[in-house]
Amino acid sequence: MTATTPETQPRTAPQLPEELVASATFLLKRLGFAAKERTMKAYEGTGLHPYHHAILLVLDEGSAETQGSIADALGYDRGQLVGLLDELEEQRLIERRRDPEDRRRHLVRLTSDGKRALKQLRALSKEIEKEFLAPLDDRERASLHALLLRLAETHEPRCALAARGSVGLPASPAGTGLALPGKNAASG
Amino acid sequence: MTATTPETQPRTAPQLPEELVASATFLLKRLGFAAKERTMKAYEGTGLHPYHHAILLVLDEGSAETQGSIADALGYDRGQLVGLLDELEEQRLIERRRDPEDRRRHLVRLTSDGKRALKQLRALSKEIEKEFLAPLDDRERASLHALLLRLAETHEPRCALAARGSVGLPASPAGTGLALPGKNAASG
DNA sequence: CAAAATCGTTGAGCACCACAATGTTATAGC
DNA sequence: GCTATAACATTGTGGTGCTCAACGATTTTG
Repeated sequence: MTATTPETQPRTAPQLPEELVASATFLLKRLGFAAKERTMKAYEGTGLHPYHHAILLVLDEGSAETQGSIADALGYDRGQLVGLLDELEEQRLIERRRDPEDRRRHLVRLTSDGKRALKQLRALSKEIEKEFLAPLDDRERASLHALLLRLAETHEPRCALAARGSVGLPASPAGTGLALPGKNAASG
Repeated sequence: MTATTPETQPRTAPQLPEELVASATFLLKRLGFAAKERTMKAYEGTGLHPYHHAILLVLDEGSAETQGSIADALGYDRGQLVGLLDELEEQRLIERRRDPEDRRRHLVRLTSDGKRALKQLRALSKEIEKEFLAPLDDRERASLHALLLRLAETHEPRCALAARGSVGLPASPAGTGLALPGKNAASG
């Protein structure tokens, strides 16, 4: 550099070491971070965080209704969840009330405002996904998703589709691509 | 659900909403985080952070020698880099000395201890990569890497291989798979 | 009826990262 | 040659996000 800088140095755009770029794990980390950043920026205008979106999705799916089950489903800390639900409640997107059958619990429900908000968030996250995957064509996107899912089944057991209905099967909905529902890119 | 919980509830393993699992962006975020966690845990025993590994790689590659260029190459904050270099210097893995041609700068160099350490770190990260990608066969790993690289070229410009030698070209080194050098999974 | 466990809540602590000073040295303008 | 401006490494500070340990209320267990 000081005196011996050869011509192969694109002084304009510094580059990562080849070994890092050659590592899928490294790319995964960097891209995960980039996706998170991009998503958060996109959510800014909504007054909501991707976390909020994920919570609304769980509620809409009806797979969890108590705070504990929501936290477990998403892998959130229960203490963290409290604040998130507070914010959702402030905006009247959810309702909390005591479970009459077990008065320690809170039953959480989506309000009609919440359902409306969810519809918008779905559109937003669909756009984000579309933009983020723009460099890939439909076929490649399906391929990428399938590969990531395989990894996720191992490293993020919550993704395991053992008892699932019929999502992301071997023969993925590749062709359709953007025709799918709302594909979120929400919570980290 | 309080009373009407159907049998489709795998009360044992809470699951993420389908829409999230169906999103490649979401999986990317989760897997990126999982990879980071896994990597950090693996590095614990070394007394070094993946960040340190990335720095050593840059130095070994010889593409950057001043602190500013190192920071730029990796996308680190310069303030953050100072502490990392301090730690590397404590362990005698690098040397810092003033640039005689520009006494504002520090020239950073790998010591022989640093090269030895780097060799070990390469082996470690190779193992991590192998373990993390275990669910995929060689062909799938190559495919995944190629797809991630395509995304990275857009969302992490530092990965762009415009002026590179011959790494991960369109016709990726797929078949070889594990035959590649040391593939790091280091810094986030 | 007492002890232990569960649930939601609160608060403290910690790591991380971006950002703005500071002191030193080099470059540009006159 | 002298002054003003910019670049470099360093230090310090603030905000953010997350983990973890109490706590009160309630249920379950023995």
